[in-house]
Amino acid sequence: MRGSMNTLVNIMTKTARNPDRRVRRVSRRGDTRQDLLSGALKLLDEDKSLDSLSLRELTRHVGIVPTAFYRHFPGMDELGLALVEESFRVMRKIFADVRNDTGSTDRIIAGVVKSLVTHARKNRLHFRFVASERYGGNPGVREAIRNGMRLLQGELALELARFPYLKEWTANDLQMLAALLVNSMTMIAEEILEQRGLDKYAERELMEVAEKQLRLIVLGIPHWRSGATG
Amino acid sequence: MRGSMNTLVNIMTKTARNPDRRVRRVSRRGDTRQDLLSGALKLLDEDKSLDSLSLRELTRHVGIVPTAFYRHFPGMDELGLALVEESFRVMRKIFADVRNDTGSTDRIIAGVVKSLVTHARKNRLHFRFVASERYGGNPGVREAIRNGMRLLQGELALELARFPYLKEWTANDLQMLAALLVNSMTMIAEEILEQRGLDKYAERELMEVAEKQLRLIVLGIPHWRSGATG
DNA sequence: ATTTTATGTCAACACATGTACACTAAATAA
DNA sequence: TTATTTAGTGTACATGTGTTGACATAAAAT
Repeated sequence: MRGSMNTLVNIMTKTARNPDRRVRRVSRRGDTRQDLLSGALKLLDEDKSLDSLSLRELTRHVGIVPTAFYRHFPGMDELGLALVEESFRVMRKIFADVRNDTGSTDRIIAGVVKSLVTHARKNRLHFRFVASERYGGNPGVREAIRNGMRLLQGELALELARFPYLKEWTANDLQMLAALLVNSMTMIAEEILEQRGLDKYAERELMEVAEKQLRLIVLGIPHWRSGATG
Repeated sequence: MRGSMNTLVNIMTKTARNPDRRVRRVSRRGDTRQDLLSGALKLLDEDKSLDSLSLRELTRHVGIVPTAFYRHFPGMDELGLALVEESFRVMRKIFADVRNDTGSTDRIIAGVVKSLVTHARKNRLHFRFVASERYGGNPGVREAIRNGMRLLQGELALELARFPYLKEWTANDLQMLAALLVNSMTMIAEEILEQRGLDKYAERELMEVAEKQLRLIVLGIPHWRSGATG
């Protein structure tokens, strides 16, 4: 019932409008949503936090008009949640390399740290976003990040269960270990990404400290429980 | 506009009697500067980050007119730095209890965790501020926090040097250990403070995980280096 | 070919923000 | 006492903000 009427209106307005002030619209084929996400990440990397990033600034940076934002997200909060999801989708790949790594404990640890650094540098913006919003302003985003971390931790716990020394550990203790490792690795990543200028020497030093820390933690594993009451 | 004689007398008496003495003046309506700092902490605890907290909102909350803010700080950035300083002045007291603690390793660890939780709860706002701004928006604040953490870490390293097993550790390794412990404790504190509703059971559980993690780290200490090359 | 949907534009709004300027009153120094 | 410094108030303004509503058009569906 509205078909013919719409047609009529369309034709009328089309013919009525003056064509000399035509605005050429660039075809965006649906990648604007991704542009918004990426643009936000980039802006957040500079010196802003999520709730100080304005909708207008973001759309300005992306190259669309403010109101067009609402075609893709109900508001900035939802953009934040989408960013969290995207970030963790990226981060879950960190442990993929670890799975296939074999050899001495030290080799594995070195591999983990290297993989961590590589992934962190490759997905710098996502890592930085999670780091800065983890305890930052937006409560919803905070909780989403907390959930994501719990997920990572659970996956690592599953991986850990395959190691000889950890075979007989309780699920609780495995989670505890995984949490400790995830936290440490998080700190390492944040530390490394904080350095804007990529001083290779300083980075190598940070990595060595990281390896030492992980090694120290692992050193305690064989003596867990048995020496815990000393 | 006044007579040059008065100015001359002023200068003469000042230079003659107390050129360097700082005069303390009591503000008219209480310590507004402190009110600004405390008010900012309180507002930041809710759901904001430093750079999304507006000068007007803060002054509104404190009960002064916006422009009066500039009587106390050149801008919000400087307020942020003052907050960092105040926060770390408070946090430095955490390890004070630890110093006097003696007994088994487990006792000490339990004491540390309890002290940490107690201090964190007591100075909730300061801890939350540091947590959320550590990797947050403002670069200056971020760097100030980084420095503060390094300071804490150094102090802990000094304390650690007194323990038997650590006597012969290198300074570097002690710093590494201190960093690992400070990071872990930071995570613990943030985890606990994140819980708004003070569920005593959940808190106890978090504390036990924390104790386990610290114990695991400590377990590795006697085997450091000796088992590191495996 | 025609209609629909997705995605963009423009104009307007009511309001918040940082800060400059001029002024005032209280506390302190002289 | 008087003068000066400190810390507050009120006005004003240019600029930035989120969001509504009406309209436009490219691409996809019919």
